[in-house]
Amino acid sequence: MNHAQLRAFHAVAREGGFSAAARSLGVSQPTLTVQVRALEDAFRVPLFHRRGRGVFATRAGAELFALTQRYFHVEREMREFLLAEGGLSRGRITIAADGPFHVIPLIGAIRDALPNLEVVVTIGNSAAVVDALLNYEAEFGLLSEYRMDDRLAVLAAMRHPIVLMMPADHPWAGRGAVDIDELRGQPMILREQGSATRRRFEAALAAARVTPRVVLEIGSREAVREAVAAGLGLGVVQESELGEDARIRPARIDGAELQATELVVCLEERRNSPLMRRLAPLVATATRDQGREPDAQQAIGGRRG
Amino acid sequence: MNHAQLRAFHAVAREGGFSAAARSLGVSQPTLTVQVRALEDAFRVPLFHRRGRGVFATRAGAELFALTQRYFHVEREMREFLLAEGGLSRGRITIAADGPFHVIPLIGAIRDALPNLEVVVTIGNSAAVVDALLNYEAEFGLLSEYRMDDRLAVLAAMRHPIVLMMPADHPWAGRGAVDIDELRGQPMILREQGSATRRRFEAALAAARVTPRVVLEIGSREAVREAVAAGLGLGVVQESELGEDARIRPARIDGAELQATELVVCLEERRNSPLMRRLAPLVATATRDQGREPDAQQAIGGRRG
DNA sequence: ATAATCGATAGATTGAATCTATGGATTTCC
DNA sequence: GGAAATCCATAGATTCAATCTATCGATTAT
Repeated sequence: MNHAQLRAFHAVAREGGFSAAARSLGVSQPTLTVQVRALEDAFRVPLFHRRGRGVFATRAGAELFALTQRYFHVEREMREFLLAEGGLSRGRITIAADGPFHVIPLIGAIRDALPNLEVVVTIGNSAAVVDALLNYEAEFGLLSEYRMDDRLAVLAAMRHPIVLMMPADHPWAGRGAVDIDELRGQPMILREQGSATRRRFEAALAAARVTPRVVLEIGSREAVREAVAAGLGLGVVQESELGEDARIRPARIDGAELQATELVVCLEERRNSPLMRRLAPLVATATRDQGREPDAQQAIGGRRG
Repeated sequence: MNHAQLRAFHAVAREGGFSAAARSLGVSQPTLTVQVRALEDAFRVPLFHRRGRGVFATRAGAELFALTQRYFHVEREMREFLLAEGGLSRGRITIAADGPFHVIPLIGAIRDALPNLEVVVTIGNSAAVVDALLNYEAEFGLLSEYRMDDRLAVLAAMRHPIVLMMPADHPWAGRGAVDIDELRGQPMILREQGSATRRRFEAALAAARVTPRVVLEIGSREAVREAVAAGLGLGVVQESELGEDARIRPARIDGAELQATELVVCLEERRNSPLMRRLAPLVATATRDQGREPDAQQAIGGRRG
């Protein structure tokens, strides 16, 4: 019974299979087969039922899993303690984000304050962010407020204005702002149901008693932008996701509270760890600079100028 | 931070020095120097103050030690769980005993029931037995009842009659039993103060209002036997420690409750572990055969025949 | 003063952890 | 029903890390 064997067993039990565990650990699948087999042979205790595709733990395996969870939990605590104790002068932290945009200033702030700390960012959808946190594969997560999970704790919130996208040749193209009432009857291009930006926008429309004319529903930010550029209609996007596209003109939307809230989160149980205590002020500073109530006109002008 | 480094740190913190820790772990001292140094360097956290001879933990080292204690505690739990789960078909258990005699039947019972289980026995004084249990170096301990410690739990008790030793040419040599009153005025050879056998014997003498004539006080079982064989006087010894010596004749001592109690113990916190649950019946059986109220005449005759 | 003990360092060695390549078995999908 | 995909097991090769021996300087005890 050694560390490699326990790690292999733990990952297989957690992931429900050897191949999935191998991907999770970043090792080859035969490694886990060999290690788990060695553990079972050493004590003559079967730990998994192998039935064709997939495996599941025996009773003994399930009981051992309860112990390995405690074991690796303490191991994480030690690693975090040492990392924080060493002033984060070296080591690695991982941030799981649901998009590439909002995470940039966070990375910048961490790198400025702790130049020798390696920062790894994984981009995925919101479910992947939650999974990464629950599996201890990431210390921090960036999530839309709508995807919040009870097992997570909020460290900071960034509010990003939602702006209108028009084609460059649109009659309103020169205006810095459009009133939400003006959108009545306008052809709109929206993202799929469930998009946080769309939910916010539809709520604002409903509050202003404006019924949109949805001409296209399409599954990604980039697709919305292309459709707007092609003149198919108007779109909405978070300001920070606007990008640099000469075919597109942005405009503030007046008469509505239109802000998407992105949360910086961590696992609830890790909220008070030494590591989080050390990094929380940093995160707060980074999000304060980025997420303050902005002057939309100035922000848009600044981005484009 | 890997397992070897944590093990090295833990041992050094526990033993209070690199050399002592190396002896405890059975590795060379440079191994620990290298591992602890690597751990300190990896996180830039000093863990020990080195001041000439001996070391002591820094604040960070003390906090980490609290974590490594939890860590290795869980590790022991897992090893015990797997060992017990595998029906003890293989593996190793260690018994720490305060003498070579009483442990023999225990080993025999374990080997009969679990032939593939490696049994390691360490012989030391009672303090060494307690230390071995507290440091998790042994699963079981054999102790005189007088050396019992609060942190230990009693699994079984073996009662061994105390018998008289006479030189082969002594007038009583043919007798199977001697009444305790007859010892009045007889020249006696006793072990040192604090010997469990001596304490029992003196209590029995006091109860019978017999004052012995102690002609020699000497520091070991073997020395007492040699002195008796040389005709210097009479001695007392636990029956099971009698040995085979043609120069010596034993006799039961009537008229007194003369039994030494040897305890089979384990660490209190491990009392309900799967391992102990599995081995407890074995220990009980072994000690019942060995430690029942014996017929002294028959027991002595059997041994000598 | 001298011997003993402690921890640090250097260089060599061995073994374990892991990899790639591949096979057999089962499930999924067309 | 058959083909493809996916899963776990096995064999052999490789690399890196854990450990050892030998030795040094420093400190403490005799």
